[in-house]
Amino acid sequence: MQTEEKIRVLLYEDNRDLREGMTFLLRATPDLEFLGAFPDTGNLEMQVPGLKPDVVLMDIDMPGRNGIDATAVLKAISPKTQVLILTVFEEEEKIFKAIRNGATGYLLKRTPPTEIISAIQDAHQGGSPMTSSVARKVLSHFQQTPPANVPKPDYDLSPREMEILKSLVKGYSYKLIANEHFISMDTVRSHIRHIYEKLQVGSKTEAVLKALKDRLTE
Amino acid sequence: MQTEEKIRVLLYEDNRDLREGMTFLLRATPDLEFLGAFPDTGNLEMQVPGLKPDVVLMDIDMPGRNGIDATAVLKAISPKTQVLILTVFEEEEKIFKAIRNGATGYLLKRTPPTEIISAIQDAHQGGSPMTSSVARKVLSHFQQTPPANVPKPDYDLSPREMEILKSLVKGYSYKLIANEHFISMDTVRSHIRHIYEKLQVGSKTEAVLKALKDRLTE
DNA sequence: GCCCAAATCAACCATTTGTGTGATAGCACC
DNA sequence: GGTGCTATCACACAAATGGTTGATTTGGGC
Repeated sequence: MQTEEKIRVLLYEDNRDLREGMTFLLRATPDLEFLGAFPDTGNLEMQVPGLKPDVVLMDIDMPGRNGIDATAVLKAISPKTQVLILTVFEEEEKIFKAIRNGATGYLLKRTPPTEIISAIQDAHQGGSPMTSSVARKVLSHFQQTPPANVPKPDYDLSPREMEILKSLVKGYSYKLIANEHFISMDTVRSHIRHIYEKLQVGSKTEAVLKALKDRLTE
Repeated sequence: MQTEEKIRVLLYEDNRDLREGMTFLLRATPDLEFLGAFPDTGNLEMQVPGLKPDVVLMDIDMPGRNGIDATAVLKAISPKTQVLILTVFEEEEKIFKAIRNGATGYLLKRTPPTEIISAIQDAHQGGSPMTSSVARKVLSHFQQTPPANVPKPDYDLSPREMEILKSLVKGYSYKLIANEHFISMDTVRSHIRHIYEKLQVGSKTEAVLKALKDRLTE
C-alpha cells in the first residue's frame, strides 16, 4: 500500500515552535521527503511549482494571506497537490471555506504526531483524513442542504400554476410565458395572482425567491 | 471522556456469520450495552422505541427494506439515535443517500473490530466516524457542487452596485431599497440600470437569478 | 489641475406588472 | 343537478419597473 517514491511534504505554519516541532517530526519519518517549512504563504506561488509537493500541511491563521485563501491559490497552480488543513479551531465557517477551496483533509493540531503522519500518507493515497468531529460538521451541512426528511412546504399549487411558476423561475416575462403556454397574458396574470396568494408574496422576484428557497420547482 | 451510562447498541445485519461475530464483539465490550441483532429491519418501528438504542449499526443490503431507507425511518421515529452504516461497498450513491437520510457515520466492514468499537463511542459522543476514502467522496461532492474558484464570472460591479444587487436578491422593491440605503428611488434605478448593463439582463428577476446562479452575493 | 469612475438626483415616457372584478367552460364528486 | 375547483379570457386602473437623457458632486489617479 506504500508508493515507491517518498511523499514530498511542505509545511506552512507561522508559529515557530510548532513549525520546528513539525519539521523535526517530518524529517524523522523515513517515508516522507520533507521539502521545507515557511511561516507565511507570501511566496507560495514561487515555492510550490519548484518544490512540487505531494502534500501540503497548511495552517489557517498566518500573517499575510491566510491558509484558506492560500489553499485556493495553491490548488489553482497545482491541482494534484493535496492540502491538509492543520489548525487549532474547528469553526464551521472555516472548515467549509477550506473544503470548497480544495482542501482534502482537516486536522486539529492536537492530533498525535503519528496520526498526522498517517494522515499525510492517507491523503496522498486518495483519502481525506479528518477528525470525526469535523466530519460531523461536514455531514450535518449535507443533511440540512437537501432536507429530504423535512418535506418542502406544500402551497397546494395546481399543476398549471406549477408550470407558470417554473416559467417565472426561468426569468420570463408575462408575454413570454403567454407565448410559451399558448395562453393570453391575462390568463398568465390570473395564474400568477393565484400563485402570489398561495405563496403569500407580491412580486415576481419574491415568488421566484420563495420557489427557489423552498425547492418548489424541483 | 466516557459517559456514565453504557452505550446502548443495536445491530441490523442479514449475514448470519457477520451478525454473530459482531454480536460476540459487542457483548464482549464492557462500555457497551448490546441490545440485540436482527437480520432485517421489518420490525424496526417496533424494536427501536422499546430498546431505545443510542447507536445502531446498520447494514445496507438486507432482505426487505434496505439499510438506507431504514435509516430514514429510524431517524424519523428516534432522531437522537446515531446510525452507523456498516457495509462492504463504498458506492457514492449509497453513501450520499445514507447521509441525507441521517446516518452519522459510514464504516466499511473490513474495519478492524477495535476501530468499530471506537467508532461507536465516537458517534455517541458527537463525532462522525468514517473511513478517509469515504470522507474523500463526501468532500469531492462538496467541492464540485459549488465550484467557487473557477467559474465565478467577474462583472466588475462597483461596491455600491453590489449592495443594491444584494437588496434585489432579498426581493426588495425600488422603494424599499431606496429606504434601506437612504437614497432616492431615481438613484436606485440608476444603479440598477448599470447592474443590468453589466450583468446583461433586463429585469429584476433575471438579475436575481443571475446573481444567485453565479454566486455574486456571497 | 484635469480626467474619470462612482454615486447621487431628476424628469419624461413606455412597458410591465399587480389588483379588482367578472365571466365562461370543463370536469369531478356527491 | 348543484357545488367546487381549474383553466381560460377580458377590461380597467394603479403601481412598479425599465429606458433615455442629462446634471452634479466627490474622490482618486496621473
